[in-house]
Amino acid sequence: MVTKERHEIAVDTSEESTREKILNAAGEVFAEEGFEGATIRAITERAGVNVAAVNYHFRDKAELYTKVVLQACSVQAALRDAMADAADSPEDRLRSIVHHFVRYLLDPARPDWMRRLKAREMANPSAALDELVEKNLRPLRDEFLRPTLRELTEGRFSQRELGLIASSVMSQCLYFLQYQPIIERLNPDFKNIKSNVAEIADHVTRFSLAAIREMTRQARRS
Amino acid sequence: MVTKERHEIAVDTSEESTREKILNAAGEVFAEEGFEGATIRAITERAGVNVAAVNYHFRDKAELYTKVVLQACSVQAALRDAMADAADSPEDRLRSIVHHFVRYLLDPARPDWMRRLKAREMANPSAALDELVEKNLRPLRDEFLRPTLRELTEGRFSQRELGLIASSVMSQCLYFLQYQPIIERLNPDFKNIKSNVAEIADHVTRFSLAAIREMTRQARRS
DNA sequence: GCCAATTTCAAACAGATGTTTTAAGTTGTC
DNA sequence: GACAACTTAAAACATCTGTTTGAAATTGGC
Repeated sequence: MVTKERHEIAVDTSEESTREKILNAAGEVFAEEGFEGATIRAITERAGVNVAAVNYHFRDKAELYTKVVLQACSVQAALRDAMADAADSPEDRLRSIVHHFVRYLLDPARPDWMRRLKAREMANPSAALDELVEKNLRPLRDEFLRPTLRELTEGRFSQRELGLIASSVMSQCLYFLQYQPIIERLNPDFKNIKSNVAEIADHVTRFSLAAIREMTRQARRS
Repeated sequence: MVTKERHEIAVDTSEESTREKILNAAGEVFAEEGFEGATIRAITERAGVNVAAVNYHFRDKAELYTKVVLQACSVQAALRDAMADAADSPEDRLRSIVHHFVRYLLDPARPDWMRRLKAREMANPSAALDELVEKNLRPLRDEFLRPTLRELTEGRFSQRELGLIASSVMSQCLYFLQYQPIIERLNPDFKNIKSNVAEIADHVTRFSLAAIREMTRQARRS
């Protein structure tokens, strides 16, 4: 029975509302400590608000977590916009998809806790993962990736094989998001991944296009 | 000052020791709840032992966690053995690396909590990740993957480019380990990934070899 | 059977946890 | 300024946390 957004125009101009301070602080703490490990007091202290504020603005800790995860993953609009300027040739379209996907995943403007929260969700899926898959990954694959791949391979592969090829492309993009800590340990010269976004996207495109071209050539021969 | 393995031969025959019961139960609970979320009582109850047993057999909760993570990841010997039967041609060697790596990652005999624990570690690295990288991933890449790739590409790529290619190969293998929950949601026909290990390994090999062949061909031309 | 060492157990400890309560402060409206 | 609605604040709540204690049970060697 609490109306939450009455004077949002007046507040949003200069300073964060208590609710937003909590959401941002909670994102960081949840990403660092996980749901169980994060304490209400750690969150409210980082946000600079009272302990009781969480239970006032959100029903309880669980509702706060859900709200945080949704905020971290509800960016599928950006992907859709990015696909608008897709080129004519399927090669250029694949290049565009990969570039936008990688750039979106590694966008330095996105707080790092979003990446870590996503990684946590994937390791131990909660109900929030379903929404992530259905609203982000499935549209990306079915509406953009799969049609482009079908065109590139001249329809020579089954649905199942096409799914595997799509997985190969997506895996390379996600790798640099998910395995950032490992990559930095393995490649000292990739210390700051985010400054190599273009190079990474270029390589993924090149590697994938090469694989598809050669596989299609082989399929044509047989 | 506690001697832990005095009569291990006598015990290991039929029943688990308390220590092993704790280690196994802790693996599951840590994977499900994370370090902070897992409670000693949840672990000891699942193991069917007393609460104090953890502090008796391990110094504290943190030491138990480290031991569990190491147990889950200390299988680099298996990889080394697998590489022994590597073939002559670099193509067959890459195929062997990929197959063994994928089979090892998706081995149905490995309890699922090991995968989830690894995923957690990668999302939020602790000190245990350093050991995982140095003892498992780096040897795999430097001793097997990189030399094979160098041979396959006829030495036409820089160290940095070779690193990117190695990343592309490893990313595909790790994808099926890490993103299992997503893949199952995205591909209903891959409901049980573990029964498709051979198919997955075949595809990764085929895709990667095709990419490398085509990229090398292009590099030769320019 | 006896002894010492090792292992298990129930109970208790101090501190931290999520949440609630109750009162004080703030804001907009008349 | 007065009133009501909304928001913050400090303190207290019961419960759960990791860990310790001290005694009971078990074990192996003689």
